[in-house]
Amino acid sequence: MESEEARPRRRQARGERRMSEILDAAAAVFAEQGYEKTTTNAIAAAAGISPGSLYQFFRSKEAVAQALADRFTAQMRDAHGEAFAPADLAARDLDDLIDRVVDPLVAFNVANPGFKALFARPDMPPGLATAAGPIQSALLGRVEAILTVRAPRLSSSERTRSARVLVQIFQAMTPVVVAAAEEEREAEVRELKKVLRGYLAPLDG
Amino acid sequence: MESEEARPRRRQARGERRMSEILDAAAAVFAEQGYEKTTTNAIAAAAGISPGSLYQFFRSKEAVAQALADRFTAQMRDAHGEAFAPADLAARDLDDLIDRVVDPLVAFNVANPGFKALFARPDMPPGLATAAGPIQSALLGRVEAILTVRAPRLSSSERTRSARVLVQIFQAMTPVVVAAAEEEREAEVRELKKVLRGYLAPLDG
DNA sequence: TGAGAATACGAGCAACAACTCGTATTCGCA
DNA sequence: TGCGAATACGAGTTGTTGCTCGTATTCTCA
Repeated sequence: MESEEARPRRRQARGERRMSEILDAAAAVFAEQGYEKTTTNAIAAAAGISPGSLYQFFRSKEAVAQALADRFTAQMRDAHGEAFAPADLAARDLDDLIDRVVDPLVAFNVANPGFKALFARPDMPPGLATAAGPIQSALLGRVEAILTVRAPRLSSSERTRSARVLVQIFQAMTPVVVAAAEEEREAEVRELKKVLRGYLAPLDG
Repeated sequence: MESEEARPRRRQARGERRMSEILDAAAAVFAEQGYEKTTTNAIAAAAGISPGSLYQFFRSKEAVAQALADRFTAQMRDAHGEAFAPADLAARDLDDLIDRVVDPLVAFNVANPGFKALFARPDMPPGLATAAGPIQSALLGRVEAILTVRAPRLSSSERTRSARVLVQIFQAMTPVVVAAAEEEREAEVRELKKVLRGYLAPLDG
């Protein structure tokens, strides 16, 4: 069989820039329309180029989404790093812990509204779920690690399940936070934290 | 302008049955493929009829979805009735209250896996969100009513927000419950209840 | 029982989306 | 400065989808 990334074709700086512009445009259109409804022509138009030019850089619509997913994944990894960076995280006060984990993740989602549009929607090719897999696992792993310290009485499977629930809560409420008007956002974040706290408190200590 | 439901055309019993069969098929296909990806021909095939016959009963793909939404709405109304029926709901023990509200709603969603596929997906025509609107408002209203009794100290706007959060939690976790294997489902429901309880407890009393 | 309405069919139409291709322009570099 | 590669174009090809239409069959009821 052939390699997937057979010959990544030599590119000029101009081309790299174009690719980035196309991904910017794609993020915006995907965010607004969803994956299925966005046309490659619409992405090209938003990027200010012709349909043919888009295919100079990406083999297919899915390839565009894939590249965008990769880019988001990298940024998300940074956001996770920041969120889980403090070494003494697990030893902190519960409210403080939640603040320090949630705030950077919320900030990332607010800054990248296209992210959820790509990953949280059920209407995309399975390949993209695959792309989101590693980052999702990493997030779960980090939460589990914290639970291992904060809730030592949980069995391994309970811990896994609880981590999943926590991540699920976060992901369910994030769209509302992102969509909220500037002046409402803080209140929404407070609710999100209340929910996490309410679930975590009984497990804690 | 013409009326939307101009002449609802006289139907034979056979026709009524066909319509119902088409909706059954549509529910199955929508549930599996999502709204955008399901083709009207696929619905017709699943119903064992020709594409033309489908259009004898429904003017468009959206009309099929609309009719299906109406049918779900009616069933959902019943489920809500059951969930919120006991007159002394608001006066019960918190765990008991949660059980009595959550269990029937979960049962409904498990019995109708197509429901979420239609309403919880972001890829459908705005008309359907409209169809879901009344039932959603009713649910929010019921939850608010309970909060009025259980958490009298909340301001009106806080109450509204809290109700929204509760409904949101439920809707976010329901897909996991529905998708879970039979033997895992109870555990998932327990987690759902834990989350609700954790959020409600501080508001209570 | 027979006429008209309802139901059923399925090939095919119009619209649209992903993608191609021949050609023209711009860039990197010797 | 000039040549090959990269970039850019956009009309057109191919395939699919929602939906139509002419026609055939079945049902209802006087």
